[in-house]
Amino acid sequence: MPVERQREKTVSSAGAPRESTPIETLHELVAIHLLRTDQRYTAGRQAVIELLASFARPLSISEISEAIPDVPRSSAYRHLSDLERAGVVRRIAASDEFARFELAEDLTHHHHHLLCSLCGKVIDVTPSPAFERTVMSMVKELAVQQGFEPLSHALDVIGHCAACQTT
Amino acid sequence: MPVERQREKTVSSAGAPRESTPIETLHELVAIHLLRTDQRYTAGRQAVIELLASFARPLSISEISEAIPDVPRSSAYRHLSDLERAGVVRRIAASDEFARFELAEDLTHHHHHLLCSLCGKVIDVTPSPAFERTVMSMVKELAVQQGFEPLSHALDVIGHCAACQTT
DNA sequence: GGGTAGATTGAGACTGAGTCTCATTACAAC
DNA sequence: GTTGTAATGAGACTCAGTCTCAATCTACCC
Repeated sequence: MPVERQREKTVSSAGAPRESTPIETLHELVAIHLLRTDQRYTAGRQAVIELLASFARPLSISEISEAIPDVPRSSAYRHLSDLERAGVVRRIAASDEFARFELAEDLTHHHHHLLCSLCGKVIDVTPSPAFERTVMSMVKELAVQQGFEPLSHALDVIGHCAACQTT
Repeated sequence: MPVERQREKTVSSAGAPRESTPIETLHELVAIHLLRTDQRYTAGRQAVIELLASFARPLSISEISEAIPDVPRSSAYRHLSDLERAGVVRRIAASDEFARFELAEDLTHHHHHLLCSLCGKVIDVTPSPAFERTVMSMVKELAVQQGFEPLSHALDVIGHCAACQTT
């Protein structure tokens, strides 16, 4: 019996608009970050940022390409890596084979991810400050033992999303 | 000024032998897991398991291929995905573009990862039971709000390893 | 305005991790 | 031994992601 490996590419919507940072402020912040690394905040980059800001979850490159088809794929990749270098975009490796991108936590808020191992969906969740304090102190303790300098952390919960539980 | 993207493939050693499970017991456990999914525990699969068991960190496919060159790459991939399906191997997406593989926690012990954002090295760290209890209860709380069924979790600490701090 | 240097872009070739196919081999059961 | 199924090796293939290069834009200076 051949095993069908999961190759689902479509990520079900659940993309509620983010309300946290107003878009003008966001653009200003990004521009500042780019300036620091001697980069301009061009139309293509703005389009990428605006798209990422409008979704409350990380987007894959296919979703980005579909949403802004006038930005070529190679440019989209370049924008994303430039923006990542400037510290305004974060690349996350999900449970499937596709990289996903989201605004850096500096521009939004610190959060973690729920990864559905069946459909590949990624859901953002915000931890309580108390939880974060605990995590950060423990992370520090773990890291220091290995001479490791911790800069950030990511807590991913793997499981089944609501939609996949019903099917 | 062109930006040199990090394309380091070599992962510095730090592969201390694991002492936890004796290799015979390990093989028996793996065999049982495979039997459950109607698979045999053949020589190629044993070689992969033995290799993963002998390192205290996740291995990339290149490392696996180099270590057991008589197992073709396509077979190695197949073994790994068969073993993953049987629940004895876990695939982890590191901070770089390369998937890495390690024995599932059922066969070793629950642990988390320190990911070096400079060289891509992955270090295993074992959390204290108290820490894990806290994490698990919070994970459950976060997940349940979204109707998400948590099965496991992964805490990755991103930062700079000892070696990269000195260079 | 024109000139210049450097950043940015689009198009498309290229790379390589990972997958798939298919003929062959190994093994279990009868 | 035969038969059916699982496992394997070789290599073609796919496609996410990268790289190159010529063209274009922009800031800045004269």
